[in-house]
Amino acid sequence: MNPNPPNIKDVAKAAECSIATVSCVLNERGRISEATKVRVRETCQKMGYFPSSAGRNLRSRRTETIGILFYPSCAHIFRDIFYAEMMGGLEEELTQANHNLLLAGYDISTQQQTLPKFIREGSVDGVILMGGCPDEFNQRLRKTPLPFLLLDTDAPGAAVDSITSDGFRAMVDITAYLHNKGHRRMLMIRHCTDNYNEITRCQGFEAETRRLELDSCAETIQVQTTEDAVREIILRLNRPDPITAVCTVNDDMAANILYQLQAAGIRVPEQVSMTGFDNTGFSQNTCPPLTTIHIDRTLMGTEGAKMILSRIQNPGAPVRKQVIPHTLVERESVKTI
Amino acid sequence: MNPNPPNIKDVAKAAECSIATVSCVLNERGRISEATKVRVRETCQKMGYFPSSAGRNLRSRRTETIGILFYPSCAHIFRDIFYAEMMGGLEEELTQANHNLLLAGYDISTQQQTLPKFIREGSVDGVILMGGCPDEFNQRLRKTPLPFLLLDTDAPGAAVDSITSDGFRAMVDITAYLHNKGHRRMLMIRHCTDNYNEITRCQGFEAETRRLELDSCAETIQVQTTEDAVREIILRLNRPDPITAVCTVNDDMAANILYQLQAAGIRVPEQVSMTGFDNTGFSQNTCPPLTTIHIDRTLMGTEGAKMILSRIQNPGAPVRKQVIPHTLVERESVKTI
DNA sequence: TTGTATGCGTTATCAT
DNA sequence: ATGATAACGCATACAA
Repeated sequence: MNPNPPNIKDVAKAAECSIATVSCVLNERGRISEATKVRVRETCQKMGYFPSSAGRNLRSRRTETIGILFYPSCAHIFRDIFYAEMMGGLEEELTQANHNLLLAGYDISTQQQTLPKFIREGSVDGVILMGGCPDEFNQRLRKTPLPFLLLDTDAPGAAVDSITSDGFRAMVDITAYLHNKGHRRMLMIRHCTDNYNEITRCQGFEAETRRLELDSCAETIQVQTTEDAVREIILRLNRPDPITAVCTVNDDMAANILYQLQAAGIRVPEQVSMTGFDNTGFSQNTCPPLTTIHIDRTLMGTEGAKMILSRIQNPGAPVRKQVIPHTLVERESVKTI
Repeated sequence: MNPNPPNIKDVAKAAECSIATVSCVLNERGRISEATKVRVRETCQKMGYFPSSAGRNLRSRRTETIGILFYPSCAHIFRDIFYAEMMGGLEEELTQANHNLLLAGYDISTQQQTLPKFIREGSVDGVILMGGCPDEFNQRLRKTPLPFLLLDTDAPGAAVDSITSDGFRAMVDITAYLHNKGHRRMLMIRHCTDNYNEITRCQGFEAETRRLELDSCAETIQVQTTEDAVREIILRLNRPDPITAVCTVNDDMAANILYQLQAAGIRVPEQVSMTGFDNTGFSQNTCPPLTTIHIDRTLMGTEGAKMILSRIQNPGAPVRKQVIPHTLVERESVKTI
C-alpha cells in the first residue's frame, strides 16, 4: 500500500510498540524485554525494514562514511595497478566496521570549488588521501575539523597521520644487495613528477651509494618516457666504464624498460641487471622475473582503515606515523659479477 | 564560538533574514530581491557555510549519490587495468552532475547481509554494477525500488539498463580480419570463469568461423593459467596442420601468453599470430605491438553516468541497452600468410 | 520495561 | 519579497 520503504513508525505500529522501543532494540540499548526484542526483530525482518541512513546521519551527526580522495585523479590512480590491493584492504576493513566508502578524484572535484563536495557538505566522517597531497590542499583540509590520513604517502614534517612503507630503507637494501652482488656503477631512474615515494626511494639509493662510496659512479635521473630511459641506459652502457645495474622506482617502469631494452638487443641480466619495486603481480612474469621489493598493500589498506576509524573515535590522540615493513624479493633480473 | 560548522540558522541570523530566505537564495528559487541575494551569498561566503547533506537528504529524499558495486570484489576489479578509464569517465560525469560516488565490492558487502549497506539504508539514488551480475543478485536488487544499471556487462534477456561494447561483432571483425590475412586454423582462448564479455566474444569467434566454414579447424578453449594456455598452443603448433593464429579475450591475457611463448622460443607473429582485446595502454608496448580491439572506456563511463542519472529522473522510461562502438587496431602481431 | 517529546538541518508550503 | 512553520526519519533524555 505504501510505495515508500517502511520507516521506524511503520515498524512500531506493526510491532505494537513505540518508535523508541524499536530504536532501542535495533541499537542494542538493552533495556527491552527479550520478548519485545524478538517481536520487534521479527517485524523488521518481515517488513524488510532497515533504518534510513538519512535520518540517522542527521540525528547522530555521523555518516559512517569514509571519503577516499585520489591525487591527482581516480583514473590516474586506478591505472597504477598496485592500488588494487590497497583498495581491497580498505574496503574489507571499512565494510567490516560498517562504514561506507566514498570515492573522489582531487582534480575534478576541486576544479570548481576549494574542497570536494563531500567534504564541504559533511558527507563523510573522515578522509583518506592517496597518491599525494599538495601542500596548498593540505592547508585547506586542515581548516576543516575533519580527521584525515595520508595513505602510502606523507607530508614530511607535517602533523598528519600517515601510513607509508619505508622506501628509503628499502632502496638502501636494494643498493646494498647490488653491491654485494659485485655491482659498482649503478643508475637509478625515476619519473619527472614529484611524488613522495619516488623521492624517498631515490634518497635511499643516494644515501647508500654515498655510504658505500660509490657516489662517483652512481647517478639518479628523471625521465619522461620509457624511450628516454632506454636511451639514457644505452648511453651509459656504451661508455668505457659501463653501468652494470639499473634501479627503478616501481615494477611497472622496470617492466617497460626491460622489454624495450630487450627489443634493442640488450640482454638482462647478462649485460645489465635491473630491479623493480612494489612486487606487483606481473613482476614475477617478466622475462627474466624481476628482483623487487615486496610491500603488503592489503595490509596498508586495512591498517589505513583502522587508523582513520580510531582517529575519528579519538580526535585528540597524538599523531601517528605508521610504517609497513618490506622485504626484498630475489628473482632473476640481477646477475652476480 | 560555535565549534560546529555553521548551519542555515546561523546564516539567517547573520544575514538578518529568515532561514527560508537563505534556502531560497541558495537553491535559486528566485523570488528574492537582488539585494538580499547578494547579502546572503556574502554571508555564506564569509561564514564558510555549505548546506549539510544530512539535512538535505532527509528532507528531499535524495542523496545525490550513486553507488558503484563491483563484482566480485573491488580488488579484483581494480586489478583489471582497463577499468581505470571507465572509473575516470564515471567520476568526471558524476562530479559534474554534482553527485557523489559510493563504492563497494560484492563479495564483502554481501557476505553478512543480503544487500550492501548503502543499498539497504538508502544511501544512494541509484546503483551501477560492474564486472558482472549474478542472477540471484539481480533478483534481489529488483525487489528494490532503486534504479540500477549494468556497465560493461549485461544480463541477456533481462529488462535492465545496460551499457556494453559489442564483443560479438568485434570478434567477428577480428576473425574476418585474420581470414583475410590468410589464416584458417585458429585457436581462441578464454578463462574458466563465466563472464559476459568473455562469453560474447567467444560467441563472435565461433559464429564467424562457422560462417567462413572454418569450424572444423577453429577451436575455443578455457584455461586456468598462462602456462596452460601456452602448453595448449604449443601442442597445436606441433601438429601436422599447425594453427597459425591465437585469439584472446583481452590484451592482458595476450601479453602474458605472448611473453611466455617467446620465452619458449616461439616467434610471434612469424610462427603464430596473436590478437588481443581492449587496447589497454600496454598493448602497444608489447613486442610485437598487439593487434587488438579499441573501445572508448572513458566514454563508457560518462555514458554510464548519464544513463543512471536519466533513469533516476525518469524511473518509468523504457529500458535502454546502449552499445559503445569499437574499432580494430592493426599493429604487428598478425602476419599475412 | 516502555512511551512521549524534542531536535538534528534542510526544503517547501503557506501566510503575510 | 519575505517569514513562520511543518515535515523528513531517527536517536535519546526524560517521564511514567
